[in-house]
Amino acid sequence: MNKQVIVRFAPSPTGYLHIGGARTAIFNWLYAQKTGGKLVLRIEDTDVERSTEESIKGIIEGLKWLGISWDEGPYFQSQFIEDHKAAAQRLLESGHAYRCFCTKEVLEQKREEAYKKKTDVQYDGTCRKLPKEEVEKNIEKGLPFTIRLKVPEGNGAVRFSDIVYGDIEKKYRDIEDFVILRSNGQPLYVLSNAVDDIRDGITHIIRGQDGLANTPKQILIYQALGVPLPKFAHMPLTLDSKKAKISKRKHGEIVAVHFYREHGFLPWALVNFLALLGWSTVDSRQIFSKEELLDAFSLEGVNRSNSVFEIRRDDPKFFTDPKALAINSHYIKTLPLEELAPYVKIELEKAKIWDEAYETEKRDWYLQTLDLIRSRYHVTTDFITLGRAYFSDDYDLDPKALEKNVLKHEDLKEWLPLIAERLDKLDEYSLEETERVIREVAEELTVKPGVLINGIRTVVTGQAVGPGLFDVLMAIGRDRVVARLRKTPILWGQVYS
RNA sequence: GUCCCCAUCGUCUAGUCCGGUCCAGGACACAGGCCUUUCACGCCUGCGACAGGGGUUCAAAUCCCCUUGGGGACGCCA
Repeated sequence: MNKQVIVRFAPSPTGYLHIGGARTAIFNWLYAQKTGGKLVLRIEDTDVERSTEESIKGIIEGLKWLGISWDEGPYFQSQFIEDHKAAAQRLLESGHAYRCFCTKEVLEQKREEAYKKKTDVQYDGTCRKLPKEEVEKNIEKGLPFTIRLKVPEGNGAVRFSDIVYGDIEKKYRDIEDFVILRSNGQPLYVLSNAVDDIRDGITHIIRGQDGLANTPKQILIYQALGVPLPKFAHMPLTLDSKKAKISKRKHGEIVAVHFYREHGFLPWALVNFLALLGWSTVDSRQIFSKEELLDAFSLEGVNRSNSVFEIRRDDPKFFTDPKALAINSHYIKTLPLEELAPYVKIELEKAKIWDEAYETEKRDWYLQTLDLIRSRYHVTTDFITLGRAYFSDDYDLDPKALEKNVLKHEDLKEWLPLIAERLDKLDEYSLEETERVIREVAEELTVKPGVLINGIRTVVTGQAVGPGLFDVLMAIGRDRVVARLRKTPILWGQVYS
């Protein structure tokens, strides 16, 4: 019988959740869900200097927003420091580790020299060779010491098979005797992480490829502690357009999960996009519902080469990775309206133009209107910018549209109010009737219908582009349409004032 | 400098393990067309890649070697 899979997401709370971290969380979550296993959330907050309460909150909110649920935790690494210390003590007693009395300064100096001479920068093992008496003396003198793990000597190597990267081998002599406990008695990440993973019963460590390099060290710790190894699966990294690792420091908000939340992304669209960074199916499918993704996902489908997250920060058309946007807009135009509605509600509320009636007597109108305008939108915020005129009388007219479709035709100053009157008097305000009247007026005035149509669209919606005009007239409704058209002459006034 | 990893269209990728069906497939982006009162959507078409060089083989994107390029790790950070 196979043991239940237990994976973990272990972020350090030193900033917001970024897309790299989110992706790691997503892969862990997918694997847990897929295998009927558990996902443990563990906050690695042992770097007191940089860890913040706010960051912890942000990470948890980010995960929740994405829809990533965990089964255990959040645990906090800082609560288990005694465990880590005890483990170091045990390693010391079992002879798998030793005290190192070398001072920071000396080591720093040696490292610098090594860099200068362009040789290996490994710790030279000075204290490993220290005779027992010497050690005793130093302890008596109260000299501060760190604890280092004794890496086996000889021509052997640490070998393991990474689920993604395959067989990896790292020779013992390429691994230095690394520090596991600081001179102030505090444990280091390599130790804490391994000890926590052991305690939490982690069976699969799924993390970024940047963790690949210290996997041999952690394996050495597992072995020294005499516990069985978990399986490892390293994910390729996400780089920027210049091929540098994505980082909060370098890229700022554009790589933060909350940035996408604030810029009109649907959480599942982001998950879908992120899942495709480094993972794919043999048929290169792009769109996955949650069920489909769980069904299709496997660690074997993860590739080994790093992928580029194509930030288009200053591109007016994209502002971020075009593919991310394409996936988001795909969901905006295809999601069942009932599912889309709540996301648009959030935006309308933020803009203070939400009407409670959209959930009661105006619900049909609300859903129909979303359906009418959504094919042009890429982010949910478009509903309150480009689509604002459908929900509020307080909307701006796009200057370019105004110039091209209204101001250019001086006569519209009289024509549009005239149309307002005709629409107002209509017995039946319908798709057919409004179209009939407007075409009739065009004929009377001997102008092309397009001039009137485009003019009306611009005045009524503030946009040069949009759905078919008569649908627009229905969506906005007679009263608002008439009122807006009557005010047309003001537009000229505004220009000259 | 040392060690580890990677290498297919601009980007995400399929194909690589088990060589032939690949003069390399899909998606995004881009260009053009159809549709149309506008702009989208949708549909159609196009542009566009096996990093380079050596092997092995009847046959290589696929296997081997070298070069080049890229990334990551080398902390008493996590």
